[in-house]
Amino acid sequence: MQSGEIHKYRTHTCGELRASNTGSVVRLSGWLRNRRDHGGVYFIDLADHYGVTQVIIAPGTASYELLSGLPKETVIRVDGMVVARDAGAINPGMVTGEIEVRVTEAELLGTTEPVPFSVFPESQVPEDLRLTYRFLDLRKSKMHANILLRSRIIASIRRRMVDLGFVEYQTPTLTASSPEGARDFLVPSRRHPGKFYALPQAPQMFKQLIMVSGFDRYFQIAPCYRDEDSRADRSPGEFYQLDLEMSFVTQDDVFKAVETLLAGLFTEFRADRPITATPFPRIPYSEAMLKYGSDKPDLRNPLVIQDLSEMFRESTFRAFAGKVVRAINIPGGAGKSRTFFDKLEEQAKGGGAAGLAWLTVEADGSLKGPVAKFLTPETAERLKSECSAGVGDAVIILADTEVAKMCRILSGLRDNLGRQLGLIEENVYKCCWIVDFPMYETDDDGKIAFSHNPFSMPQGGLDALNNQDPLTIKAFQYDIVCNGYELSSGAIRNHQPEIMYRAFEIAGYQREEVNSRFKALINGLKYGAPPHGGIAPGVDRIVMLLADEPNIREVIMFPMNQNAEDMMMNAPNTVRPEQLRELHIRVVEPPTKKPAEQA
RNA sequence: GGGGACGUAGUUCAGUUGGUUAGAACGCCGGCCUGUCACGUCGGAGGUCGCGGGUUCGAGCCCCGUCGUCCCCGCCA
Repeated sequence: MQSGEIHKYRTHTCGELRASNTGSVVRLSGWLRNRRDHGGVYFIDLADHYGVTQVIIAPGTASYELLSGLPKETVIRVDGMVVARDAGAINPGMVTGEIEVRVTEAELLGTTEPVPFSVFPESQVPEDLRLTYRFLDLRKSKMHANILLRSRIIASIRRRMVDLGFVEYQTPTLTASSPEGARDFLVPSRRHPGKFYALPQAPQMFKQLIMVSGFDRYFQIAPCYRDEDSRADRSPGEFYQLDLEMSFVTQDDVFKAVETLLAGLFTEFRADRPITATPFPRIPYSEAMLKYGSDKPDLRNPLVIQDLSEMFRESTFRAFAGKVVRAINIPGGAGKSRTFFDKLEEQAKGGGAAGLAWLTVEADGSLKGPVAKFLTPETAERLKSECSAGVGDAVIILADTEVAKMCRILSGLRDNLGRQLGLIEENVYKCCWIVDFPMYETDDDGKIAFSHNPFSMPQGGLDALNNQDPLTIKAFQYDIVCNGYELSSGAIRNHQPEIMYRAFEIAGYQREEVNSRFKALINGLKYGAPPHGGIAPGVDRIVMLLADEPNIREVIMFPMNQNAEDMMMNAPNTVRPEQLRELHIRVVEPPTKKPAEQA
């Protein structure tokens, strides 16, 4: 504000005035969030980014004439004097509740049409409407708080990373497509007909080359673009990772840095919620799949899966014999109704199971249930002991030949049971590392493919690649999981060209193809690459966990919907024919589907 | 690509066994009201029951199709 002259819009914000300001003449601007007209006295809740202040207007004045007819969410400016409220009129629920501003003059700054949904009071609104009018949705206090929390978290991450000795570097967002991974978003080149840039799925090769360049301890809040379908915890199109990479490190060094960061960050923002003490438990991938059926187990859920394949190997019970047999003990499950188990079976069948067996442990220790008669007394005893099932418990059992499918079903049952029975520990962050991921898996055609990042160092190095069954080779590849969310994925990288060529050869890439597709990285490795490794925690998911939101769109300002459309901006959209011509692009409509509606 | 849930006023919802003119609250418009803060109060406007077809004397309700949103599987090195 210039000396002696009042600012055009405001002397204070709407969250600022206190009893100590009583007597001051002030100017406020903001949104008419709510109003209460008592005829003889007219109140407005004036709101801005900082808070809400009650202003009071006397009838019969020019200000009343102007303000009384305005709809909610109109933008106005008011001048007036700060007055202390009478004791009985103080609102302890508002930080500005001890005062109000008695309006002497008012100005209309921005008109509004009737809002398509209520900004205040905040009510439930269909999400497509919220996304179309996101600028209104973001005015609501919960969304406003989430976005501010996000900002503070990111600021804290940067501060903490710098304190840990990391340096922030930027990398390009127009780069080259590379095989492996998700589908790319492509950007056509005007100057190179038929050629395309790709938006980076992650700055993977760049960050490795930053290490090769002799920098160390890189980090970046990096935008990542992947053309994959959305989930509640996965925003379609783009998201942000805290991308980091370190030179001359072992897996343990990376773990230590990330544990320090996350434990500090979570404690800073959720002091009310204990987080797993560091070092976080390390669970081998194979153990996670066995015990939880998932590589992102929610450790707040105490239920575990038990493998019973061995005890049924020679069984005369044909449904189990020779198959992979796995079970979950449900404490107190014997008291559950037939319907309860039928619903579990329905869920299992929905996932592709042939059926679901269940047994209850009766008061005399005997087993009861549809398959009980097929079990010998010895088997029954062994089953109870292996599942730690006691009197009053129930055991559900699945048998199948496809282990992967079975894990998925059991994981779903475990999640569902945990929720349904209220077993999930609340108000706590349970973190763990999943380690020793397999280097390879078989793809749909039965071919050997990378199961994770192709740039990971195989455990055992070249020797393992040359002499081991590829499917048994583990990688220095790790995930960090919190409350069932995969927070990040990382690896110690393969920094030796010969091991890299061999690793790709096993996945079906010849040397020439590696040279052309991964030219920059393989070249870099040939000129003195340091051993290095890193990880990339998902920023959106971290915010989601700290904000306690079940949906990632609640912590993103302008998210796309499930069909990867921005309903506010109307993206994607058609472009002018001359733009296409310039880019040497011709659109070929899919044969069956009708062209998308023009907006 | 597949499975599920939902779709009634601007918004949130109700709507009986298929039966006359589809209701309520909030919002909007117009009154009244000097202490509210989710103000109260009186009145008013506002509906192609997502869309299309079918069954029926009669459909918001039943059947088929379709569209949209969300959740899940596939996908996500």
